[in-house]
Amino acid sequence: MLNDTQQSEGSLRRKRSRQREKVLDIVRSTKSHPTADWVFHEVRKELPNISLATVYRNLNLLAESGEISEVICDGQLRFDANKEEHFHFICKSCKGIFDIDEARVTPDFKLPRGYVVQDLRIDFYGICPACQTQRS
Amino acid sequence: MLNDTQQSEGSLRRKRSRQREKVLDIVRSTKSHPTADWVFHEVRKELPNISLATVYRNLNLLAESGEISEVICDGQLRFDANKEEHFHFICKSCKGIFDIDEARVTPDFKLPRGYVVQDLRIDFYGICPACQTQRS
DNA sequence: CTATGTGCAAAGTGTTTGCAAATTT
DNA sequence: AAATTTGCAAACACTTTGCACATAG
Repeated sequence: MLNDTQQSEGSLRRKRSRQREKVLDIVRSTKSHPTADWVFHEVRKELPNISLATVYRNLNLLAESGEISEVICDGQLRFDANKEEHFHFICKSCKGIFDIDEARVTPDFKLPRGYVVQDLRIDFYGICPACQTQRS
Repeated sequence: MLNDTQQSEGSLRRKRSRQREKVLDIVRSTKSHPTADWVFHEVRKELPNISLATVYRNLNLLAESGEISEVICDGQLRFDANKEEHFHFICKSCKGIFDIDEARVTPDFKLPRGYVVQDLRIDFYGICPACQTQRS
């Protein structure tokens, strides 16, 4: 997987690139939870030669480093640069994704008027007991 | 999309099929949140001629009718026949999906020992105000 | 008998990868 | 100079579709 000239401990030192910075700018510029393809087209307006592969690579790098996060909606991978802890309301009709501030999620939590909730999904991400044991 | 001989109001009357019943059995037989491909291989043990396309078609039909639900993990579509309201713990290391009973999610909620939570995602699914208005 | 379901193979979608050239440090 | 990043095209994994035949009601 890694060849001899690369550092074996997984952390390549990142170099900056115009492309990656632009990708981040674009994701930050919107609250629309864009797809990779949308980002590609937007970035292309300013960097006409950028390729879709580069956009994917950079979205993945940015997600890995925590600068943006991935959101799955309707089987589609989307990206989100909102660093505040927040939750999502996903409309089954228009497939829109709307942000819900964490601040509103309290014991007397109510969604804004007009949002009709049909399903709730709560996913915890972390390390399970078995993997925890293997690591220590 | 629909031709003249079909009912226009979208609700074809379903016929039962051995294949669909087996697919449902298999999904119900496990708590492992299987992928379509895993289901395919399991069903194949009993119906050696079933095709992957049929498995996909039936998983979609079953999800549509609410008999199973779809879970996305790490960009992979998975299926779940657990009809109890419940949440998921997704291990970032082994990618395992573990069920968390809703009953445990109370004001003094704690995850079982050993689960280390790094991220929390809460997604509400439903109809947004704009779509609500269009419908009424 | 008629509509729905199936198997197969082909097409589609979204994403990743190998490589030589370009860029960053 | 050395290592990372890019653009391109090809590969990939997963899912859907078109069609002729089979099956359920």
